[in-house]
Order: sequence, then C-alpha cells, then structure tokens
Amino acid sequence: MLDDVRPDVPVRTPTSRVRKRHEATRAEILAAAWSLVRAHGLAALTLRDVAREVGMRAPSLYSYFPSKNAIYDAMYVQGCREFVEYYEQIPVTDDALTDLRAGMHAFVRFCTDDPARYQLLFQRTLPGFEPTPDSFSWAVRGLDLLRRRLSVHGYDEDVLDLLTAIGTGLADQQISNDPGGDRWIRLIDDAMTMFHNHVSR
Amino acid sequence: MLDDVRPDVPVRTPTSRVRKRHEATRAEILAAAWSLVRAHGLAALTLRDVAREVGMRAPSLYSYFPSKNAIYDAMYVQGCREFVEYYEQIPVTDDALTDLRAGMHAFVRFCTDDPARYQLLFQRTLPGFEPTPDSFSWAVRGLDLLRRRLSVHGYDEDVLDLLTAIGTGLADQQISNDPGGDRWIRLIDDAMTMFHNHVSR
DNA sequence: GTCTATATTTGGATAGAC
DNA sequence: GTCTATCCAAATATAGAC
Repeated sequence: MLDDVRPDVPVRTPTSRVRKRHEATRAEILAAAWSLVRAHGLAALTLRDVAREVGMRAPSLYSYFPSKNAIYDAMYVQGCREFVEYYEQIPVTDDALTDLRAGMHAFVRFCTDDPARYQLLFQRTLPGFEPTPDSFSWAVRGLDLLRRRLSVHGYDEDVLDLLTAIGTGLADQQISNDPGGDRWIRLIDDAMTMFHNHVSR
Repeated sequence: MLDDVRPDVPVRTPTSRVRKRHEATRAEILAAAWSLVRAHGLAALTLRDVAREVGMRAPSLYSYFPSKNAIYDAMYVQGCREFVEYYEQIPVTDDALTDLRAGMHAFVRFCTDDPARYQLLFQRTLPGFEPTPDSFSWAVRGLDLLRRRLSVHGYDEDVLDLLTAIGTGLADQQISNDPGGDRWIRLIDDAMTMFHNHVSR
C-alpha cells in the first residue's frame, strides 16, 4: 500500500493537532454536563441541554460520545480521578488521630462540594446507568488508595468498614438535611476521636 | 332540595360500602406499585405497568389518584407509617446500650428490607417528586419518635446527630456494597458499644 | 368506573445534505 | 463535524363513549 511509505502518519489517523482539538471539545462538553447536573440534578440531564450549553445541536454530540450513558460514564471517571487527586494531596503524619481527622474532613468536603458528583459516584441511583468495567476500575483504585492510607496505622478490614460507614453517614446527613451548612461537618473531629479511642482499646 | 330529605345519606355522598370498595382498590394499586418498584427500581415505575399489574388500563388509575406523583406521595406516607410501626414495637429497657443496639438493628433492618422504600423515604433522589407538606409531617413524626426513644437516656442534640449519621452510614453501605449480606449489619453491636462508651465519658 | 382513542411532551438516536 | 429533518419510543394526562 502507498500509505506504508509514511508509517508514522498513516492515512485516517488524525494529526496530533486535530486530536487535541477533539479532546478539547470533549472536555468542554463534559464541563457543560457537570454545570447542568449541578444546577438541575443528575437525572435531569438531556442531550439537548448539553448541546445548547456548548453552542451545538444535539446530534453533533454524537461525534464526541456514542450515547448519553457514555457521557455519564466519562463523568464517572472524571469524578473518580478527582477523588484520587483530593486524597493524594493529604499529608500523612505519624499520628493516627490527626490522619483520621484530616482524611474524614477531606472525604466529607469532597462529597458536599458537589452533591451531584456524590450521587453519581456513591449513590448510584441513576435510572439506566452503571459504569463500564473499565470505568469502575477507577473507583476501585480510589477505594484502594483510601484503604492504603488508613491501613498505614494498622487497621483491619472490619474497622475500615466501620470507618467508611461513619464517613458516608456524615456526608449523607450533611447533604440531605443541612445542605450548605456544617451541622454534621462540625461533628467530624469528635467522631474521629470516638473511632480512634474505640479501635485503640 | 329533595336530597335533604335523607340527610344521613345525601345524594353524591358515596355509601360506606362504595367508599370501602374504593379504598380497597386504592390499596391494591399501592401494593402493585410497591411490588414494581421493588422489582425494577423506584424511578422505573410507570402508570401502564401499575395498571397492568392490577388488571386495569392506565387511564383508569386516575379515578383513584390524580397523578403519578400522588401515587408516590401515598407510598411515602405508607413508608413513614411502617417506620413508626417498626419502632413502636421495640421494647424500652433501663439499659442504654441494649436500647441503642436494638434500635439500630431495627433501623438498619427497616432500610435493608426494602431498598426502594429506603430510597423513597431517605435518599429523595426521585426526579420530579417531593412529598406534600402533609405527607412530610408523617416523616417528622417518625423522626420525633426516634429522638424521643433515644433522649430517654439523656442524649443531647449533637449526640443524636452523630447517631443518625452512624445509622444512615451503616444502612447505606450495607445496601450499596453488600446487598443481601451482613457485612455492615454485623458491625452494629460493636458500633453501638463505641458510641455508648464515647457519650458516657 | 372503565374503556378506547388521542393529545402532548419529551428525549434519545439516526439519515443524509453540506 | 455540524447541521436540519425526522424517527421512534415512552409516558403522563385528557376527552368522551358506554
């Protein structure tokens, strides 16, 4: 084939420039989708709205995502990556209680910062959606990070399960019953004291 | 008017017999709706499906409920009443830890027994629905009962908030990450020991 | 009260021109 | 890649006969 004369840039492979533009538009679409779900709820997202937000018509989105669920799926991966980034920037000390408190504050803040994201990642009540196995592996990665952070101080499985329950409970109550406030956030330090005393018995 | 000749049973007022039949059909419709949401998810409920389940056509449901959300609303009230019934049958002892454990087991069991009901009552992620003020008062009633049960042993507000966080967290993790199992259920007694030791400091 | 028929809306997805 | 036009399906709700 003639194409093989220039194997580095074969016909049909978009140039790096074109690919970058494509990726940029994809990112713009996702940003618009996030903006909409934050404003109107996760389940209220429609392709028409997303398209209008980025100055397109709905069918044009199909050049970037094969379906609506593919958009949700990409948002899911983004959320997982944000979670990992959130956690990696928390310093680890040699004091278990300090780390527990910092970790729990980070977790609850991550959840309350964006309830729509919380619903997508952790509640999974979206009608027809579930993440692809590939995307779900990102969630596993985030959870692993969380567990590794905590197992540094020697906690076992059951104790980690108790801790995740306290975490989701605090975040859930804060979001459901005092959105924008701090009624459960201000219980975090005390809750971690309780937890720490218990597991150090 | 001639109707006034028999003021006990005026025209246009259905007889007790007719009213009872009407109520029975309403109950049948609600039972069908519960059955469907348990099988296919809370958000997947459609009037056609409900009607088919009770041997009707969709428009006939409008003789019993003015809208789909009115059905959700009636289910919401039913769920709240079931919650109250669940709690009223729990014996109160003079031992705080015993009551904490029994109360928390009851709460988590109530949630895990019917995840669709849990979602309707506590998560409130249903697209266009929110309970009418009248129905919501039933939820307040349930929460009041819960608080009264616990305040018997002298807990203050912040402590109750911590306890509700632990409760929703345990229920949420059990439903989301181990449906049908007992991975978080078996942590309840230990969690209540932790809580009790902490607040009795 | 129940039905058939239908209005209305909505929204995901596709075809094909440019 | 983007558009217009359209399809298709689902689902709530209403009108009016019986």
